[in-house]
Amino acid sequence: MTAVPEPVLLAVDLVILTLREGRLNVLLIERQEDPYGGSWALPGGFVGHDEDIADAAHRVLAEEADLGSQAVHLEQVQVFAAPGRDPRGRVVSVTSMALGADLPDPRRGSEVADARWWPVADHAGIRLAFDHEHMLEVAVEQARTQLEHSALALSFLPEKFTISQLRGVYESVWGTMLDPGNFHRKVTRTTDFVIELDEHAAPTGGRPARLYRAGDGSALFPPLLRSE
Amino acid sequence: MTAVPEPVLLAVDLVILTLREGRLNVLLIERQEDPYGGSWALPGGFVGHDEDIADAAHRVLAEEADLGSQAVHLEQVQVFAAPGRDPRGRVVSVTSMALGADLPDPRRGSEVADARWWPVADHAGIRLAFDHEHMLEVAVEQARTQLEHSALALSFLPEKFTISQLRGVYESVWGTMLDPGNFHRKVTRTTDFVIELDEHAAPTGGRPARLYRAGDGSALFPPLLRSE
DNA sequence: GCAATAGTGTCTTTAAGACATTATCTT
DNA sequence: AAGATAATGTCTTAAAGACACTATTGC
Repeated sequence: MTAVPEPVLLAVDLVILTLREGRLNVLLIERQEDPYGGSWALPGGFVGHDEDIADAAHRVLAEEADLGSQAVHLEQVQVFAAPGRDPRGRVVSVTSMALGADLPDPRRGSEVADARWWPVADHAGIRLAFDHEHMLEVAVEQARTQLEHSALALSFLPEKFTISQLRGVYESVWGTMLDPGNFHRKVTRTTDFVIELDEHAAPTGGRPARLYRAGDGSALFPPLLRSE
Repeated sequence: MTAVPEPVLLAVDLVILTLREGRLNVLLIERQEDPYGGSWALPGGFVGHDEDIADAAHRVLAEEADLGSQAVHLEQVQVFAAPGRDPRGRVVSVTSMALGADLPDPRRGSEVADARWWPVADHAGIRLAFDHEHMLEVAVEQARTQLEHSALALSFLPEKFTISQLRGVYESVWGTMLDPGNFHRKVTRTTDFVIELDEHAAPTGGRPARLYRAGDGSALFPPLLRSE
């Protein structure tokens, strides 16, 4: 009863997330060729010879999203392998998420009709190609959960940041407002999450905020629960 | 610069976990054929035509671990796709974990020299084929983390269970001892985690324990943190 | 009775959340 | 001074952890 090994094509599809004007955005491309020509989709590509998943993801970042030189945090989300998910044949996709600070507007890549950032909240109306809507949903939910238990939020910020900026990450990704005072206390008391610097950011209409950098911890204790 | 799509063989490798005599055990098979003939490995197999990942995983459960009829909880862990991870060529593996209550001893499956349960704690000494040691490590860590935030522990238990049995799951998987009284209070106050029944288990040398069944909740609030 | 396990209560400490207060900047 | 944002303090409530105590069985 052993299954005959059937060769499949292996792809990576990327949920590239960044914050723009205080809102969580995802990078989508407009497909030029069929299947789904003219539809919006996640950037993706096939995994090439001698490439690991991360290698292929970085290549797709450069080729389709023009983000080759940007620092991004890359993380596997889930494999989508349902037979029939791609009309061209058996294509199995490893969905990964790529998070970065203030990522720039993409230039049009090769094989791509258009590429732009879309606010994730607005996205409800847009239909995506293949099973990419499901991928986006799973990836965003994974990001929301990881914010509670890991230092993932720092991937959305530059090397030096203020507590307000960090709070902005949580508010944007979770879609909720948090109490500034309580958030400040929680974050600075969580062990190894952020490290205080002897610098301050330029004031933005009030008292200048102290700058922090990432601490050593990747798991947060106590966690920052999404309940306030 | 687009990569040429290179067909790969897609496999599933299973980290099958159960509790035996209060210890977390993993099912390993002894490989009969090369590569790694004679070595212990995770049960696995290729994903066949028209099979999704879960379909293939269930088939492997039946064929290699003789667990076709057992109720198991199946969950993706991670994709391993490093070039060269399999000497036979490009094989990409989706590691999944399968959790079940009191799984029976496996009979020898086809293509398998031997199959048996190994305590995860003892496993330090055993060398596994391919990158299966890494897979096991990642899967067990995922299980440990999920116990904190989800109702995953119930997958290790039969439909009706006592709070002591549930505590045994946490103790076995985490490898720590928990205070019986505090654990009882925490679990019964976590919303929608367990539901009290009007039945009691047969006494095991003390006051008979009330039986519970799984509640509707999949996420635990508040979570059961691994800190005691 | 005793031993064993189940379950509850009490106390202390920690952390969350609501909200007031102080600090430091720009205009 | 007014307005804005940053940061700290205070108070209440919830939950964790240590540990004593009660409850219900078998022997």
